[in-house]
Amino acid sequence: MSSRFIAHLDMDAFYASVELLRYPELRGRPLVIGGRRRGAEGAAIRTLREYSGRGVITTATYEARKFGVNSGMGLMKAAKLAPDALLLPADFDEYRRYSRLFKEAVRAVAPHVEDRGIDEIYIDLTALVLSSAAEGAPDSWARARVIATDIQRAVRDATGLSCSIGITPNKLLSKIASELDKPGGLTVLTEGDVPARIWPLPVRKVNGIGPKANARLERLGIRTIGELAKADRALLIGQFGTSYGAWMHEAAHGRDERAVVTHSEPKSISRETTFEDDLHPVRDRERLSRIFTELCVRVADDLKRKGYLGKTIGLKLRYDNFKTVTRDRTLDEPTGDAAAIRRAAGECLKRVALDRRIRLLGVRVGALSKADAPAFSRARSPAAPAATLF
DNA sequence: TCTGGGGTCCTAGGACCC
DNA sequence: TCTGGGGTCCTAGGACCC
Repeated sequence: MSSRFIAHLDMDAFYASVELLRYPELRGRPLVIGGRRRGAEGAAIRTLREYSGRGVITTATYEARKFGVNSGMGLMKAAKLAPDALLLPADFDEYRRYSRLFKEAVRAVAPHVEDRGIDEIYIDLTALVLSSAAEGAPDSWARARVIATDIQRAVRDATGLSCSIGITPNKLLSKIASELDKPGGLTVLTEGDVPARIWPLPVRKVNGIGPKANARLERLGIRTIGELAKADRALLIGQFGTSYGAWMHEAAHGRDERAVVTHSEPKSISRETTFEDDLHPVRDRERLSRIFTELCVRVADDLKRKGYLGKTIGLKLRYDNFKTVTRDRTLDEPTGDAAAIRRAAGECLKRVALDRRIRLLGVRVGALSKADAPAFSRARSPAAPAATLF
């Protein structure tokens, strides 16, 4: 494959930065987003010290990160590290609004965009770079840099927010590169930069190597991406399996052929909730039942709003010891009906042990099909009408 | 003081069919 | 009486990501 110009764009401390547009007076102070919205006093800005209850940090500003807090950390633990950091509950509707704004702004400059969630995207700049090179740009990597600067300006003009961009020949390297100079950075790497810029980094920086694989690699004496690249391929395959082991080795060498995918259909839609206090399956039966039904109604609303039906109904349950179990059941016909979802999920519930307190309850609908798809294309039911042209 | 909510992908065994 | 291989669907769990 001829060389590509792939960008990864990552919004800087996205949720917190959106909040700072609303509360500019908080700029420069350590700020953390997370936890539940409170009732009447919801608007009051509190410090971490005042918080009690379950919840994790979704975003911390760079000022807050200096105290050692970061996304994913429990709020009670974060409060020990940074008791005076300010805490705001997440406002996802607002973040989604800004997400649409920044993505529109990027697409106006470079249309080949892959969505990777609310605050990041991949962009294939190859066509843009090559067409401008024909106009006489001397160095295509320099031209890619110019386009990225245009994108950063467009995002700032549309939202007031900053982002970091990495540009390399593939998604894997760009994802790493965008992180190298945050916030507001622009990092361009070619294959030749891999030994100097990528190999010294910890393996955990590779998208796809998580905490489990990291710990196992560490036990093998492999800490950096360079050590992973030098590791015996057969050893990695023996340890991690043919597929994952071989992939790891390729990744460590900076090799990745995945395309930038501009459109994809959802595979499942779900709703789940963690209770403020663990609930007892018998004593809190009525409350659990009410929450259960509510989750089904919300999933049904989501399906309807997005225009999907689903055939596989799933239940998720997390016990007080954090052990999680799932059950699912595939129906004969896809449904979007809350009562039908509730019935199927209720059957799933009969197949799990209810012998300890419950921390989380969730409902999922998978095997999705478009709600407006003609019945005969998804149902093999003999009742489905035959297609007639006239 | 433990650990949110929304997803995707992979693996692996068993059923069932040809 | 013992022995096939391939393909697809279903289910459960787990790793990982944002």
